[in-house]
Amino acid sequence: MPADLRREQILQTAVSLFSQRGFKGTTTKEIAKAAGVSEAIIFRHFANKEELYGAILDSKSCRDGLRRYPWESNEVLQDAIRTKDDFAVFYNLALQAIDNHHKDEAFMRLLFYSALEEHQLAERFFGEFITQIYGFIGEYVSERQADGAMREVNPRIVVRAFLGMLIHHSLNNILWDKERRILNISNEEAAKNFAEIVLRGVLK
Amino acid sequence: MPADLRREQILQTAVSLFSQRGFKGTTTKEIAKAAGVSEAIIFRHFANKEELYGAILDSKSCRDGLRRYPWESNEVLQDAIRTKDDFAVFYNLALQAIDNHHKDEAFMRLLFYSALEEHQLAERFFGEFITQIYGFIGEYVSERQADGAMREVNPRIVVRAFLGMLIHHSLNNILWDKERRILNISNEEAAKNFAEIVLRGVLK
DNA sequence: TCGCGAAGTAAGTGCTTACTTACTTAGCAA
DNA sequence: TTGCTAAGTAAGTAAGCACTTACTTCGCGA
Repeated sequence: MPADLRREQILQTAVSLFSQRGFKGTTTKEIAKAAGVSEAIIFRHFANKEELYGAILDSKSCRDGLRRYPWESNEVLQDAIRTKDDFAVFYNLALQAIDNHHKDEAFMRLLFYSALEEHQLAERFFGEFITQIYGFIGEYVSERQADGAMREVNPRIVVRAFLGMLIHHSLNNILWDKERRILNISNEEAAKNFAEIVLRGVLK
Repeated sequence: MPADLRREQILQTAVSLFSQRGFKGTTTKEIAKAAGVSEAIIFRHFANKEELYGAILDSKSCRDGLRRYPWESNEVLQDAIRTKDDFAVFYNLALQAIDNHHKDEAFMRLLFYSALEEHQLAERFFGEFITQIYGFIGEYVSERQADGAMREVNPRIVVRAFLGMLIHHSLNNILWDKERRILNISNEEAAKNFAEIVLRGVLK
């Protein structure tokens, strides 16, 4: 197998294992076995375990997750923003977020592990991505306040409340309530209800 | 030092270290050093590292956290429930939760670590404590819907939205935004705003 | 004063870990 | 065919890990 493909394959394997057991909990031996190679070739591609962990950040799949914001390449959402259809804006933001979390459980777990371990991975993600999200949604809320459509609340509190619902819901599904015993609803239903609650919460 | 005190001291030290670095990331040597004793005495008090981790659940400080529900020993809250003062109910629930999270950062981190590691600690906490919370707040919402005060939404979705705001806010403060760069508000302000948003979100 | 149990330790033990070395194989241009 | 390079491995090594052993110290009732 050519070097670049093998490198990518090891990275994917590492993401999967690190997300299940954390950095310290995953051994290079396990990664090698799961990737179907000897341990030595891992160290041919990455100087050490730490570098392997760090390389996840720069891997293609992860860059996509970091770079692509919810409002890009989503015409329904962009339309909703242009026409100031508040419900459509919040519904589509919510649905896209919950869908993504659902699709990328491994990446979510990885982010949480790295946040607890205070690793660069989490710091960069929240420094780049989350800050942008607060800026963007906060901006929309400000605009609607200026329009007189929404009451005067600190827009960032609105964003925190909204993201809180979404992320906490996904976290429940991924970590604590995998069997959906406490709450078993579709992503669409969740998005609709969260959008409704936050909107009624801030609309005049 | 007498055995029971030493045991408790080792436990406290372990909570602190496990919460910082996780189970796998903390060595018994480190715990011993932090507790100011030799490694051997840890194993006199606990059969192995796993048992030490498990014993945290049964430790006094943790039992308190598990057993004491927010509506117990909070007369203001009980009054609010009796008089159906919706804002006071949600405000006091929110404030108490955020205050507790703030006070017990180590325990919060420990819970997240153990949730990711799929340890009994997290399973028991969510099985016992969180289920009760959903039952209790959900019950209140149902009651207010029957009164005709709140609109018909799945009460558990309301609870999820509300808890989501609270837990996500605390998580932000503990993990990602320690310097409060994105949002810097007092616990009272947070509780007030979250209570307002969720209430306007569900009141008729 | 003695002896005994509880509290403590220094110095291991064997296993696992991240990482290395010295070697083999496969493909392919000259 | 030859020889070179990239892809791969088996078998290490030193350090670190959870956990043990064999021993010391201390307080206290008889």
